[in-house]
Amino acid sequence: MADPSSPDVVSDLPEHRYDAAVAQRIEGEWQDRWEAEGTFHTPNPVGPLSEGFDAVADRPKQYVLDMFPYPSGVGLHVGHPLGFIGTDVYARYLRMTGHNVIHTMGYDAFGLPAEQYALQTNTHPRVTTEANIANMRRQLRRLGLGHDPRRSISTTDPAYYRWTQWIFLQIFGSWYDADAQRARPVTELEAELDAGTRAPAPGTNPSGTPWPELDPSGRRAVLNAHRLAYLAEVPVNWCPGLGTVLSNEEVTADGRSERGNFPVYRRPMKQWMLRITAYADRLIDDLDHLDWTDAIKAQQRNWIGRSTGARVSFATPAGALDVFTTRPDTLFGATYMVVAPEHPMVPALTAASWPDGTPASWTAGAAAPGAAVSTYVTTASRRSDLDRQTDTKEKTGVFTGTYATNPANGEAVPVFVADYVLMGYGTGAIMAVPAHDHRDFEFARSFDLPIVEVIRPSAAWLSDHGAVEGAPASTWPDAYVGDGVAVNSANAEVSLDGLAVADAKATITAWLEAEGLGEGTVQFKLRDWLFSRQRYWGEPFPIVFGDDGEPRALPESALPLVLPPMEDFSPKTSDDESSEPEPPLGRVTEWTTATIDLGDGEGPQEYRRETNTMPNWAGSCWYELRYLDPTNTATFVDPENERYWMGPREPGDVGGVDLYVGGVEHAVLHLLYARFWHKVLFDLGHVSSREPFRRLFNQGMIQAYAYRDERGFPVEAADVVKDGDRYLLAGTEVTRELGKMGKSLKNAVAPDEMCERYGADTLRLYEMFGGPLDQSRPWDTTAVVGMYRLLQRIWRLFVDEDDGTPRTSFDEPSEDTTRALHRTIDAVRDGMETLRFNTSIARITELTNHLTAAYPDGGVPKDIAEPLVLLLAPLAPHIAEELWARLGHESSLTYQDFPVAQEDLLVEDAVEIPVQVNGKVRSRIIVPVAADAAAIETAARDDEKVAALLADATVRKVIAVPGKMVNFVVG
RNA sequence: GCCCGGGUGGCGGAAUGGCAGACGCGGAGGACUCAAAAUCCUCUGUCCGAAAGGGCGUGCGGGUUCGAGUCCCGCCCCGGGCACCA
Repeated sequence: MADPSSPDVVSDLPEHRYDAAVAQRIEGEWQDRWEAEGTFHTPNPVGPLSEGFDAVADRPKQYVLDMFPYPSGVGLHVGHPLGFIGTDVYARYLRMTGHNVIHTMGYDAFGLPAEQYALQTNTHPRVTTEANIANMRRQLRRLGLGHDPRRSISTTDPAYYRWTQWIFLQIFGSWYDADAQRARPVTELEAELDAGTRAPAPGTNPSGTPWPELDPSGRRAVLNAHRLAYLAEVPVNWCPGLGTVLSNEEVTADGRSERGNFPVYRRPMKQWMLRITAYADRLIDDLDHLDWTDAIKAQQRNWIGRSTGARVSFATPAGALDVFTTRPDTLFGATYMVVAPEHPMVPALTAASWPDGTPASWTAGAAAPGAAVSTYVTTASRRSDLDRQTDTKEKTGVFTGTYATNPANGEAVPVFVADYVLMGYGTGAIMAVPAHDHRDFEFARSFDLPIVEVIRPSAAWLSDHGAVEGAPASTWPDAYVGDGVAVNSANAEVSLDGLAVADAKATITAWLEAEGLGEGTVQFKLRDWLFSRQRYWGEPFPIVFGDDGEPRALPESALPLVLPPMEDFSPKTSDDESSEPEPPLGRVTEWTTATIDLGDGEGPQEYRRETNTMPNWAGSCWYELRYLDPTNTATFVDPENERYWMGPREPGDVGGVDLYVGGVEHAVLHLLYARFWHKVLFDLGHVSSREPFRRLFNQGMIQAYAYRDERGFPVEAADVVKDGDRYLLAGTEVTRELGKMGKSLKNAVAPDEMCERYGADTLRLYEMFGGPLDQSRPWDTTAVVGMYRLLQRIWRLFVDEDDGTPRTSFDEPSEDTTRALHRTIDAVRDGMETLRFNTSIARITELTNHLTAAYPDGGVPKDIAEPLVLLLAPLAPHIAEELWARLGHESSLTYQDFPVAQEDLLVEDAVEIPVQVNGKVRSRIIVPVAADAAAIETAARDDEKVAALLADATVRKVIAVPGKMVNFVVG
């Protein structure tokens, strides 16, 4: 393709044609002017940014937000700004429809990617991060995005992370009051403990010493164990390849790090945890109030994984063995039990010798249970999580030699150790009901255990599975997990027989509770959030440790706790699973200890600093709040500003950002964490909104063709040429595939390149025209020219290409053209409201084509030209501003009223409608729009073609829909 | 296995249950030009036909309806998420 911006091609083109050079000149000029005039400055109700608020106070507000980017070293490719352009078009439309719109952009610059880039380039991350942000700002500015530049933040700025640390201290300073269903300050807990109105929560006071008798250190330990941010020795995801631990959300399904794809190992370590599990119910329940896609809601629900069931206690010689089950109704069918290899009761459950009659297959060939169990447990511990998850075909396990008692029917049931039961979920032990659980069925088959039917399968299931009605469950080909009526489920006190599953669950749970054998419970898959990282480039924790080893909060006056400069900030990575994490900050010896007065009455003391840093997610958990009040030094956001921009609209409303646009990849990471932080801030009274993001929209991904040579290596996509059906690189055929745009597939296209070849407005239109914003689509550089041509045609309607003089007129537009304009206005608005900008662009194209045909020699009336420019403005703002100025307007069109369609002009006098015979279109007739059913039927019968078709047929029925169609049913 | 999306021309995509394929790319032809580029105009789902016209067409099979891309039932395929979660 020819490069229209190259001089030898341009030479004999009309001087004033809209080409890349003209576009870039216009774009630069308008970007400068917007900046100089502060066009996109948005006033706040109060505080430093409140100037000008009175003028817009009566307008409705809108908060339009993008997921802010990582400032990566390679800069943006054209896939990145898809969502940014979408929100910009929408925000510009909202400004033109009378809204006070807040829209800005920040940078999520802490964390692994930034640190890894710094390591690669052997430069301090502060330096690379700032350079990358500057480059990205330049790239985004070039796209003409209407951001309020005063509100931009970077998470790495001490003025920003000062408040990240402050929020952490709020979390550290809180505990979850399960009765009140909300977080409360720990000071209130302490007061209640002192007053004796509350006892320490279970598990928070291991010594068992009553609160009044505890020494200060013991009391501190009890309080610390209640906090929403706490240190705990728990199995964590240790990633030696990155030299840090990771959260569950950062580990992929196959047990590797999401960043870098390094192996991850489960190991107990003492780390910071955030008690997100306290919010599990609310995080699920409040999804109902959010305008998010079902897909994202489903992913969050799935990740939180709420299961309702019962805890049931089985008596064993080693004491009570508790299990969690979602099917307490099948308790009578529990014919054996399984504990996870890591279960703490395994040693106690292991008998001294095999009971008489133990089948050989249960013993793994060992002479005694002790040998069999220890061999099995050792083997299981060596198997990686990956093995245990993928190897689901063959169930393994050994008998412990111990029998438990089924509390429902008093039967002795053998207890097995098997790795298909996971220590990390429920109690790490299960009651096995082989007749009604696929896994238990499989295990029972392997070990020849009894399979007892306690739910009667449906007849359909029996016949589908070739099972005979009334035959024993042991002859079934598989477990029956469906609904049905309970059978074989009665003892002297309770009978489930005849009850449906739901009723049986309720009945047996009530009985278990009455007998003290169990209780109804809710179980979650969600674990607490592992919050510390052994990396340099993150927020330092505002925490110090005293001699007792218990953490203490730094006073607010010590914030920000600035990240100390380091020459060598590299993490200690390893490929050794047994290596120990070593936070880089631990090497800054002059920083790790400090004498501080914590304001707790102890006076200045020497303390040891926490040397871990926060994960990169910390900064993104609250940035939407900081945009509201970015320069406030007294608080993280003034409550009045928060209430104005994000507060509930009516009682019961959850509040939040009006539109949040970003990629689907954050479904369970950022979006879950940010909701959690927001809810803590809500509980503590710092924000009025219960949820951060009222409406979420996931933009699609721009994919790109990638090409590989015969060895399978990607080749520079830009150098490949098409030859018929083949793709050639320097004459050699290469294969084509569609993939993610990026460096690794050598198929990235930079927005700068598109701006140079066509201008930013063309790029914006092309990105918006490809399809609905939520759809992924391939990038096709050759198709960009379509939008370029559109802008050239529009330009030509206004500007003489040869001498640059205006071409519009003051003529009265024809009725035809006026109607076309109003139909366009109506359709463009619809596309804007529904974020289907592709249809808006199509309608603008149609109007342009109409005007080109109607006014071939120029002279488009101003009454048409002006609305056309305004319709185009949100999509292609630079050319629209330029044409608006050339039409004689002095100020920016940013706050001009968006055109409104006149209803009466949308209705045509006459319409062409199809006439069908038996549902097939046979003719078309033109009828007055107001014609009733009888009139259009008559008109249809008068049509020649229709009359011929009806001539020798019997009309059985006529459907005539005024303004739509006529259908004759003949037969 | 379970849970979400999604299947419409060569491609991206349009269509409140009422004219399938708007708009754009690509392709074919033409105008302008010494020539080309750029620009503009015409055509472009598919099959039969010289044409007029007609048949067939929204992943597959049924159904509801005067009428289905759209609603219902059962499948197939593609993409994403979760996955021995009791």
